[in-house]
Amino acid sequence: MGERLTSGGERAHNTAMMASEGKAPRTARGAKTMRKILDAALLEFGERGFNESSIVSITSRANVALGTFYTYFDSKEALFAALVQDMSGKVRDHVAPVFGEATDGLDAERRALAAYLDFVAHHKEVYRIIDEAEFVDPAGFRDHYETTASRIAARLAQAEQNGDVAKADAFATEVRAWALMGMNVFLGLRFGVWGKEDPDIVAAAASRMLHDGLKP
Amino acid sequence: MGERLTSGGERAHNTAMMASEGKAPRTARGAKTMRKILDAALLEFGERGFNESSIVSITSRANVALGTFYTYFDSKEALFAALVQDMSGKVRDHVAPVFGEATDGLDAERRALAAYLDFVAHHKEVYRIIDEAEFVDPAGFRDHYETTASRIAARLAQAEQNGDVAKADAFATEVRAWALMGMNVFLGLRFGVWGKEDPDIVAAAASRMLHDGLKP
DNA sequence: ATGAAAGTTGAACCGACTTTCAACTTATGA
DNA sequence: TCATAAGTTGAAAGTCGGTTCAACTTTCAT
Repeated sequence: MGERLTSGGERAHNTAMMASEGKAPRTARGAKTMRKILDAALLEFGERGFNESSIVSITSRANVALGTFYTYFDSKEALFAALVQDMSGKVRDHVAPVFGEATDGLDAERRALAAYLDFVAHHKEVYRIIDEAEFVDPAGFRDHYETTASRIAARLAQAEQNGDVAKADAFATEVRAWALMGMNVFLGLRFGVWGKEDPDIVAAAASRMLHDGLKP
Repeated sequence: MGERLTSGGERAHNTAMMASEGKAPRTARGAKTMRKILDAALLEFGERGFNESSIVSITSRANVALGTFYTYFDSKEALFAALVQDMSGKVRDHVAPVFGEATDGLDAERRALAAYLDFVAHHKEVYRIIDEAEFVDPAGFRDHYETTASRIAARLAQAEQNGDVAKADAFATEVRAWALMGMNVFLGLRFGVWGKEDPDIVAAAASRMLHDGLKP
């Protein structure tokens, strides 16, 4: 048999290693095959959406037999769910580095938005899959946004401590976080997925509004 | 035959009167049947989502025969598209009245958000259908949001004229409009669909942020 | 009254897709 | 070397739901 990949006991969100309960690949060969399926699925779901996508087409793109699919995933839905976790991580990983370069709390959010806009412009499939998760994998969808909102709220709370942003109670901070996130997502749709404006310009405009407010 | 309903020449978005090309009901009896199907579809799609919904189930809820469906709609997708237009109008109609009561441009947006939060809390199906349109009826989805964004942008531009909000060029105004809209939608998801917080409290917190900005 | 347009019915057709499975291949630990 | 676990294969089963259609009913203008 192939070499052991893990010593067992991996976390539920150990992405590509735990697609469906008890179906984790046990050799490097299996892991590679599973990765091929995941990659093909990203393309297929991104292009056609969940409904129009078929397992036949996905396995065909991945150059594996139809039956192989069920070695790693319980169902089409389980595959999608695995992909959602995977993509949620990809977005996070693409945005995370900017926080190191930020001069203050608000600058951090501006950079995060710019990075996000850049990411969705180059990965419309990812945007689409996360959005479609609302219907195909509601738990994964909710998890993604609640986690993201928590991170934003934590950053805002820290920035409040630092005196970078105006003080607010926990509730107002949560409202701010969801407002920021929604703003980012919709600017991503309009100026990343549909349009192709310079991320920095858009982020600058949004950031200015956020910094100074709308009052004259 | 039944009495004539229209003199012809209605617009494409004359909702329930023009579901699929050449399938408009020609009598009051037909209009009623079509309405029953639309109402049943709202429930069905809202509960189960597009994929899990079936025409059999929809016509069954509506108490009409399966075949009747095809008298008014070309397909399941066409039904969904008709519903999207219908719902887009419902949201607009529910929010519109608040603008009369607003004291200024920013107050108008605060009231609009509160009204929207209240609406989605009581009509989760509508929220869900518009979201799912991204995949089932992309054109309708885009139309809904571009129209909504244009309305917001127009209000902002007017408020700028009135000196209620800070001046901005056309591009920044569009960014602001999409940012506002995204904020509203996500606050609707978090505090209307998932949670049940008082719309006025949430809208007040968001409005404060929007008015004064985040700077200390 | 009557005929023709409008509307209604539901069984049956049809194609498509997910999922299963038993045979086969590959890789490796002992 | 060879026994064994892991992985792969693809034909076929089984299911399901959208769509069609020809017969039937209702309504109303004349």
